[in-house]
Amino acid sequence: MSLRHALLALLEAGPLTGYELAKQFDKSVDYVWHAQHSQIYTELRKLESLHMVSADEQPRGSSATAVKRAYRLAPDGAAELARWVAEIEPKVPHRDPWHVKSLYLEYTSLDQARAQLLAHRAHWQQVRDRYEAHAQQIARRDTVLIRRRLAKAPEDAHEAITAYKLLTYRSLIEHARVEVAWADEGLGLVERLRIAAGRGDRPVLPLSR
Amino acid sequence: MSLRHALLALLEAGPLTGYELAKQFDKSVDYVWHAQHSQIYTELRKLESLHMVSADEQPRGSSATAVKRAYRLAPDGAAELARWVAEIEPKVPHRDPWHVKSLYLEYTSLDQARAQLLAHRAHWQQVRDRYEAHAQQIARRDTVLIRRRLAKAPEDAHEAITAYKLLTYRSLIEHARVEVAWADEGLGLVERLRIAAGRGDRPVLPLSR
DNA sequence: AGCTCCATGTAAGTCGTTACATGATTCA
DNA sequence: TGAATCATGTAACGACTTACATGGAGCT
Repeated sequence: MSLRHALLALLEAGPLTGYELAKQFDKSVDYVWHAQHSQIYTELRKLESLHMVSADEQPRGSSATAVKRAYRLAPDGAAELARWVAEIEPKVPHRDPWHVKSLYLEYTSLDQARAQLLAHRAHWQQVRDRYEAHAQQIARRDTVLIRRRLAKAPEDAHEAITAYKLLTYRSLIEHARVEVAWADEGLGLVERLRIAAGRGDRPVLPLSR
Repeated sequence: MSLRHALLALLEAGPLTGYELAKQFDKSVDYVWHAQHSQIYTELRKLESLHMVSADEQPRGSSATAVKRAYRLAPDGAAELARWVAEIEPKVPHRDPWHVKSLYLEYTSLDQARAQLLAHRAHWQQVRDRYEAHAQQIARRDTVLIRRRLAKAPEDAHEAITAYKLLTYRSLIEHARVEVAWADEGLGLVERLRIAAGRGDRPVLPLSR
């Protein structure tokens, strides 16, 4: 249900068409909850049928056939958003394909394990940069969404609105930092194993027998 | 496909019945990839139909009706396992319901935000303890699975087998540690906001208007 | 004339969840 | 006799993915 509540939260900042919403989504929530545009459109229709958002069909261009739909948060949606933020949800079980693989790297060669760790490191380095750039945008209050939120919120809420977002991104940045440091630790391990083994081109524990 | 490969990796340590496998799963892989027993049984049947595992039906107890099925890794499964460990998979997009909520804590009261963070802290503290206990078991080479693996593996692979698992658990432990520290940071933020606001029982940014 | 962006979806399929269903064995 | 554990599933549903489909608008 995270997608649902993310959409409600985005619309709380003001009405948006499906497409605009999807684009704002990609530049904000997508960092913590990825979704395809096709899924966003589907969920918006569902939210509409539940009366949590209302849609306003608008003509698009000059032709009479093409339309776009502007969505706005409905009272039921606002109530659901408030309920959800207050609710303490059970934590979702950990589930990470990489961690299951790193558990069993002995089934491949040290060379390949090293390649895995280098890819891991590069990925998180990149992710960290993106998080950091976005966090700075928020700190500068320099995104469309943040500006809209602050414009319609009372002055005394501005600090909390940005602080919670920055807090969240600090968590993500820290997580990315830890992944990079951990990859380095893993690379160190592989090098030690390589010295002990003398070579690194064969599976440490061969599977075909 | 992580469940699939985790099951193959478990069976590589030796044959197991579905039930035994599910129990070993809960005590090992489940830390990084949760699955229900019902799903494990289903996946084992699928793996059998793909010839990646073979099943040996055994009578159970004295009656003729009750049976259990012992699974073992088949050559196709071993090949698939080797292929998967070497493969560098695209990283899955980040997706965490808590992070989407922490982005929008302004829609609830400071009291409730504090309760959320306390629950978060308690959860990760507990998770960290479990990870640490398990990591120590592995370091002592004191689990059924590790003993089986080491027993059938050549001596020169023992170090890598345990080291990769410990490396993985260090990542998990570090992650849990970071979550706890971050919750404390969040609690500090909430206290500062409370001092500024004077009270904490009302939504910082009310949604009903 | 063709490319990029705007704009909205459908369809099929996979993975996972939740709840249910059934029956045997072991031990207090 | 009843509880815990052993043992194996099915059914319905929900969330998400991948691929496909369609067409307008604006610019070069």
